[in-house]
Amino acid sequence: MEIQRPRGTRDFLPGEMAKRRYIESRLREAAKRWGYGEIKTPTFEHIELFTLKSGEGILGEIYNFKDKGDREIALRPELTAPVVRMYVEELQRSPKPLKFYYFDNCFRYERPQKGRFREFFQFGVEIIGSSRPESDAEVIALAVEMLKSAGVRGDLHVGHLGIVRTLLKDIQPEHQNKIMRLVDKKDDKGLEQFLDEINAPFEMRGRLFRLIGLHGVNALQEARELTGDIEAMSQFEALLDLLDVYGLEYQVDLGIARGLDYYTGMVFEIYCEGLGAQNQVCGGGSYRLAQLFGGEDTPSTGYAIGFDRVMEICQAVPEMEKRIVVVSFEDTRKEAIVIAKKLREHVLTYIDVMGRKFKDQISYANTIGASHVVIVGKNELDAGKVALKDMKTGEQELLAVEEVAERLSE
RNA sequence: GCCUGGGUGGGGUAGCUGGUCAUCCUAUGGGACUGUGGAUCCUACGACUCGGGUUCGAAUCCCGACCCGGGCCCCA
Repeated sequence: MEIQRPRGTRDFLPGEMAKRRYIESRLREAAKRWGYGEIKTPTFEHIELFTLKSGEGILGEIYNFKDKGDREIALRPELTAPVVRMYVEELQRSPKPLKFYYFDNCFRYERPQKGRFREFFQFGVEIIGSSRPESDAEVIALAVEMLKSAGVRGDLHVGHLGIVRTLLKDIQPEHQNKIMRLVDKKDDKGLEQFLDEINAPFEMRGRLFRLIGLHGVNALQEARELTGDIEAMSQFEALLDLLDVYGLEYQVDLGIARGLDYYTGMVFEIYCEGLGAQNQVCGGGSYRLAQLFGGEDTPSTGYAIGFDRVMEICQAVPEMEKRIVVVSFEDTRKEAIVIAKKLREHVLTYIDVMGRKFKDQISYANTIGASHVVIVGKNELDAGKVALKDMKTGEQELLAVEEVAERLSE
């Protein structure tokens, strides 16, 4: 084997593709029914789009190159930034809210492991123009719905960055970010150490630790006691209230930080078993990126589903399409081609292209799991008919081509 | 970038305490079978991931690279 596919990439064979397309269509259907329109952005963008959003630090994980015009180009490592760029570039004046979905490949230069590849696929949704809990709730509900339609069950964790941020408001922004990162990692020791380092007020530290440790039915109430009457808390309460209306099961988790600095309010993640260390199949939240890309400040909410991870664990299986094989003899090959062409208007039809003998053609039909075989022989043609053989029962009857077509398109 | 386990025909394997044509199963192509399918038989095809080193001799031992699995970092 001389040339292999690059590391972290995959080939998808017909069997696998059938399954992927099936799951993809389930996700698409869900997004469409909820009123989201499909969009597509370029495979590559100016690299600033991603460094602006995520910092220079991500350069190490980006596939980038200089094009012949000396422009720094990056293969998209994710799709939220391109969508917002698209919005700022051509949709700022359109009626709100804007609801988009997308399904595309992304590229990251990372060490591959279970559920992680260098070329991977994200199915995402963004709603632009609303900062209300209604849109946050809708987005979360849609995420759950999509996974459900793909046959995946997961644990939904919901948090709100505004709450922890409010608690940290007297701390310098850089320190805040560092703290959020440690919180997200659930690295309590590291967090304590860092708070020591920056001499964080003792009283605040206690509240922070209690806040991020909250869970269970009383979490919300205790959170309110810890934070007092703040805007973020009210928003969060309204959101959870709506999630109940949607009938969702969730866990309050104020320790979610999503690793990034641009999320502003609600954040959520969905975890699944059976994926090893990469157990997050979906993540998202509300954010404000439009301004960063030169547009007006616009609230948005969205998420991305790790499509490859869904494929890894999903239960849904497409049913195999019915297929038939037209078999013929040396002296009826041409007639058979014409008949196959007609039958293809109604059913998935194969015809021999290997110059095989009659018997081997039937054997092949058996190998590929054909439900029927249409026999085109001299005897049949003389009668103006063909023979339709049921591969399950072995029975066979003489029919006109039209009758066969009718029978098989059921 | 780091740690860890592993790479033998298309798939699955034996050999791996160095030494006959590298084993077996399966898949695939052709044939036995000139108008009827999962069987059988024959035949063809096809592998030691790559590069160095040790040795008279390496699939086997050593080193490196590449790739795969799992984990760490990261996870937009």
